[in-house]
Amino acid sequence: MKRADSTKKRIMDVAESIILQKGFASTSIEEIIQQAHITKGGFFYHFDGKSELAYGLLNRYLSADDEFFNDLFSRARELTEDPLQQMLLFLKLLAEAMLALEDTHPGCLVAAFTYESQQFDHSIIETMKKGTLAWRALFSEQLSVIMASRKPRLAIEIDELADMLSAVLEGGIILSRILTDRHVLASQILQYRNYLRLLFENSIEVRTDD
Amino acid sequence: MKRADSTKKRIMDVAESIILQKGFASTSIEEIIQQAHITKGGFFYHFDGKSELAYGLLNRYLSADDEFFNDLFSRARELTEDPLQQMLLFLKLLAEAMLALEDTHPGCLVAAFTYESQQFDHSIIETMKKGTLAWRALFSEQLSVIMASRKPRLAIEIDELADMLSAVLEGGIILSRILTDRHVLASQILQYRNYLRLLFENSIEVRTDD
DNA sequence: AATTTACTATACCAAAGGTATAGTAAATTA
DNA sequence: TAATTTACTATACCTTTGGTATAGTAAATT
Repeated sequence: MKRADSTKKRIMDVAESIILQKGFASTSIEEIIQQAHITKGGFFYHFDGKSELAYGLLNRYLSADDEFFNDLFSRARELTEDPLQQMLLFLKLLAEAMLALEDTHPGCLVAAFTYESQQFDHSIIETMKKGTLAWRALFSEQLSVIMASRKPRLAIEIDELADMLSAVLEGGIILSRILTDRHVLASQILQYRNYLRLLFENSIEVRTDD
Repeated sequence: MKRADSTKKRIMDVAESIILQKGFASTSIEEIIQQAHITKGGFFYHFDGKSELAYGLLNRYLSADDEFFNDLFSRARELTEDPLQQMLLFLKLLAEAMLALEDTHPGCLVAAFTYESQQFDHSIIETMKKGTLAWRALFSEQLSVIMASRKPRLAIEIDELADMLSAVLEGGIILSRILTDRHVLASQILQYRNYLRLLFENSIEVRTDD
């Protein structure tokens, strides 16, 4: 078990990287094993097939993502007690983290799979759905705490506001990739941050919706 | 030329639909010709290969998209003279249009290609880039007119604010697909609309950034 | 009548996914 | 320390199918 230590991880790292560049369908097992320096037999020892690889990658991605967000939230919560300031700080840290990525281009496995969804089975689709709802829950939770003490200037649905962060991230990634400029992604996160500031910061007057 | 009249369009319609469901790589010519009721030879008469199809689809998509946005802007401009109200109305019409789509699920060809970009040649990537910059230009133009008469409550870059609409659309589409609920997309457009309202509507006081 | 358009019908090849089998060095367990 | 399991390498093979090429043809156009 010593030799293997990192083989499976290396396969997954290589596979994820290639998939984010060219999509799942056109990523061949051949290419994966070449870049991971193993043989086909080695690949099939760790994964029953390509579908199992997809499933494994997706689960690992969602876990890492969840940990990453929670870590940023923890750091933000250490520095301030005000829920709004925590969220604003979280977004600042997030934007900085996106700029500091060592990857050539940012990418989200869930988004990559979304546009190839028909080739995946039900369990993968369900996992993607659960992952997306987990993001919603994570952001909603913090927004709820904010709203417990502050009234937004416009009537909003918490879930929609939470989803907007996911949307801005997914969309920002796409724009960043097309324009080959990760500053686009960072700036979008800060736009969302602005929106929250306008909604919640230093209430001047509560305006009704239309 | 009479027989062909609509064949090429039918091929493209079928292809676009399948590609948005399962991605470009895993969309086989076989499947396209079956659904379009032609033979392989017929397909290659119209397109030199799969790459040419991608190129044709992308250009058609970008043209249609441009026309669609401009049409909505025209309708909005007929109803009000205030640039901000025009933009807010445009977004309302856009959100309604997204709900009224007859497609099973919304999709953007540019986004679909983005996560498979490595398999496309330079000209396609360039076209995607130009298309994205065209969206930025289109939205920036209207935002500039708004800012000519109104000061935003927070300092913002027009291009970033323009990109945010593209990002929200792309991200909203992805979320809608994952959650199989197009209301998510519509609601995200309206969130962006809220952001513009908070930035520009009825200036109460001009706040400085930080 | 000649040519071009818009196809149909066949055939073919390389690539890839997946499976199967034989072998082996290292680690674990008994 | 012997037996077994883990974690692989190395080959080979089968089948599917994506992509391309070529030959032929009916209808429309010139």
